[in-house]
Amino acid sequence: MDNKELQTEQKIFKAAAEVFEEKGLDGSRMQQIADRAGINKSLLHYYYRSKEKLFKAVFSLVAKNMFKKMIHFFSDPNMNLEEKIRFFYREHITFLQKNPYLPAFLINEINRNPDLIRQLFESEEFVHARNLMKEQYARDVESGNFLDYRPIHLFINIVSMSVFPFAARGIIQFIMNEEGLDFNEEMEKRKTMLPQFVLKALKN
Amino acid sequence: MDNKELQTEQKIFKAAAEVFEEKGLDGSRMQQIADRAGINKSLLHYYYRSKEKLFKAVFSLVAKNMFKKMIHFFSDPNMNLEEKIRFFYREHITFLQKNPYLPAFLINEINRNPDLIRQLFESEEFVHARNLMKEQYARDVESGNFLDYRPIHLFINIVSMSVFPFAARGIIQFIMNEEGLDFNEEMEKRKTMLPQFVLKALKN
DNA sequence: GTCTATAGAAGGATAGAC
DNA sequence: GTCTATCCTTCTATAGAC
Repeated sequence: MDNKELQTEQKIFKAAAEVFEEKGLDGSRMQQIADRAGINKSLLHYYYRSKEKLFKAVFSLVAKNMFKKMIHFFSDPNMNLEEKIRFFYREHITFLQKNPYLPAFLINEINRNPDLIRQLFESEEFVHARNLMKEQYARDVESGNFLDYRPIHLFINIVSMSVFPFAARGIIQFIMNEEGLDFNEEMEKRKTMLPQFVLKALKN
Repeated sequence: MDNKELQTEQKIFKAAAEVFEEKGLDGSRMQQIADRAGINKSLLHYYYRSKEKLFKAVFSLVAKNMFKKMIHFFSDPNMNLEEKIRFFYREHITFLQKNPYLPAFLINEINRNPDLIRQLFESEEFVHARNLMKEQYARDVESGNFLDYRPIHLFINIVSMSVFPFAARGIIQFIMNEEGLDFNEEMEKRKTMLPQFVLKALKN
């Protein structure tokens, strides 16, 4: 496990992540990953044994990165829901701007192989964050601050509006270009527009 | 072009649509399509020449079906925006319940091959419907009925919340099952909840 | 129009030299 | 640890019989 080994293994991992995210499991070729890593095809097998194992290594790390951020500040007891919503959109859209292929990649691979999701969502942290959010929302409904849309639906609504335009980027970008709009600029605007939209819908 | 030919061609088309929607272009196999159609593999080539041609035939029809419905009543001059929003969610979610694989399929294939979208969105009808909606929204903003979120963002928000849970069904369904909820039941609820949510956000 | 058989290419994986 | 060469399987596509 000297320096060289780590370096090569990481080069492979990085190249694989890029290719898999862009082309998906089925559309990716070991040759292309090797090319992008600047090494030989058989080295992929030396380090990861098979395409499937390489894919799973990439998937689980990449997916964890995606959800880790969300969970972290959702669990923060010092922010109220309104602050969390503002914070979420700002942080999450910034993350998506840096990782534009991630949403479509995760959505797809999980749809095709539902087993992939289990390892992710069965963590303590995740269950904890979820329960905390549900309680917090219930209190705001109880006190009459917020309308009751049910936690699961509020969650879907909030996440949909930030993730969907990235997941369906091909379609959204095309429509925007026809209108003379720039995709990234518009996503920038959504960081402040979406909290307004959601909070207007929520407030009693 | 007798009856038998039409029948076989249609059987192939239907089988191809099912397989492509479920597995995507890269994940689909000509053998599997032939099996599902109950015919021989070489007949696929007899009718459609190549996998690519078969795919494009399926894609363009299936995609048109998806957008045709939307365009149709968006262009209706006898409904106000509020009615259109209610109508849209009821009709569109019903359509998605019958075609659960469609959103992820379209999103993906267009992301991978942006050329696919051009043929779709360059129709007269589409441009017409879009302009009509923009004018209608502008009038409602002008008269002080609705807040101004910009047409493109309002459009994205509305569509996101109905399409996303179907596109990301693998993830959403998993979370719902953990909560003891049934996916289809919850989508049923969204037909009435989403208009409420959006109109609450919109109304001045 | 439909089938069987097979060509031809490509991809994943392994053997073996260095 | 990294490379070249190659095996084996799978997939698209075509030839040719009926």
